[in-house]
Amino acid sequence: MDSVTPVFAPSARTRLLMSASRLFHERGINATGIDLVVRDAGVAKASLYNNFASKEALVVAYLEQELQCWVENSSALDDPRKPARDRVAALFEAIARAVESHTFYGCPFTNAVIELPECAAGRLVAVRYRDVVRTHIAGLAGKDVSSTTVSGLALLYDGAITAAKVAGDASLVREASALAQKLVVES
Amino acid sequence: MDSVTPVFAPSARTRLLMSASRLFHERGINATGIDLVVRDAGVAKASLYNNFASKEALVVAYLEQELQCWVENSSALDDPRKPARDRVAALFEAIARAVESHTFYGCPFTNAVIELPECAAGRLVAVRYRDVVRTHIAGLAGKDVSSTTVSGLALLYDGAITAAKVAGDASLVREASALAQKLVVES
DNA sequence: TATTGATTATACCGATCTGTCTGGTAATGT
DNA sequence: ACATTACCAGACAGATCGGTATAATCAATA
Repeated sequence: MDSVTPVFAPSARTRLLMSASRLFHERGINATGIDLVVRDAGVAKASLYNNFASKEALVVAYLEQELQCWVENSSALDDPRKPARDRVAALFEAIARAVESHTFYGCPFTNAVIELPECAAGRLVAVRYRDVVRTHIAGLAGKDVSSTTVSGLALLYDGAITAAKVAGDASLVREASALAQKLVVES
Repeated sequence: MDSVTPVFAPSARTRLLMSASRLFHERGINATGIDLVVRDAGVAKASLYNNFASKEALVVAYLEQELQCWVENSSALDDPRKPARDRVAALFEAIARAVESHTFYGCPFTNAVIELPECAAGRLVAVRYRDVVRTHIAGLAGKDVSSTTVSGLALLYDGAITAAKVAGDASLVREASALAQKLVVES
């Protein structure tokens, strides 16, 4: 048969994860019911529970994927040939642009920690995320910067995300960027 | 009659707000049902809806009260006779101590924005809160500091809160404090 | 061809949520 | 003495939630 084999035929699991990631991130985890995810993915409810033990398991998979995406995106927008100052600035500029295009929904991990109960498994992913961010920032800033400077950059990064989420303020994000750049240069 | 008139007989509304504030803050808004608030306050369900039009109205009242408490507490732990550096440090130290005593549950306003849908009325209170914080910080830092420095302090404050909430890390809060102090001194 | 496993659609279950309603009690004020 | 008001206790309604069960369909494979 010469019927075209679909080049892109994601499995039910993949489609579920794609829908869940978008919906959980944009609308929040608790505000996104299972039925909505299933409908959005164009998948049967049973397929969800064939691939994930529970909604919580889906949430954890979502967070794992977000962590992987953060690493990939952050690496993609990084140019190691540039000076540390520019590399740090690019990290903040990504937030500012997302705010301006109304596609910024906050940090998935911070949001999850706030939304989920204390015992939730997603917390562990959030803690890992913070470690990954710190390591990445340390890499951007160069190996001659102090631990205190890295902390300062990470704190400004968190602060910029909060300002972007709550106030939708891109200019404050850029102020954070400027301060971060100054921190790196003066270190 | 010489029966003792109760010195402290808070009304149903007051008891409701007290319970709601504690429960919403510690457990989150969505995770705290009406029934729990009512039971905790020792109040009838009808009394809740006699005093508040809906749960959302109770949430707004809760946020209004938290805003007032923030102003009072921040003023109480501020000593205007001290140098700006110490006054700023006290603001951060309050977070660090709350983390260490396991009584830190994050910023009620940031948490509310993350938990509630976009159209929620509580968002307006959160925006007002951010303005109040900025004004307060500007007052601590003194009138000769630049707007950029105030932004930096506010960003570090937000970052410290996120670090405290997600990672439960008091030492990172104190690093934020040290950086904030440096920002003020060098301004 | 027959079978197996994955997927679909949908009905259903129990729990929980917000909000309303009823009915009774105690205090207050005219 | 009576009306009003505030309050309590709990049942109830309607919706939504996470999760399960049933039954039909499709695809690949033995």
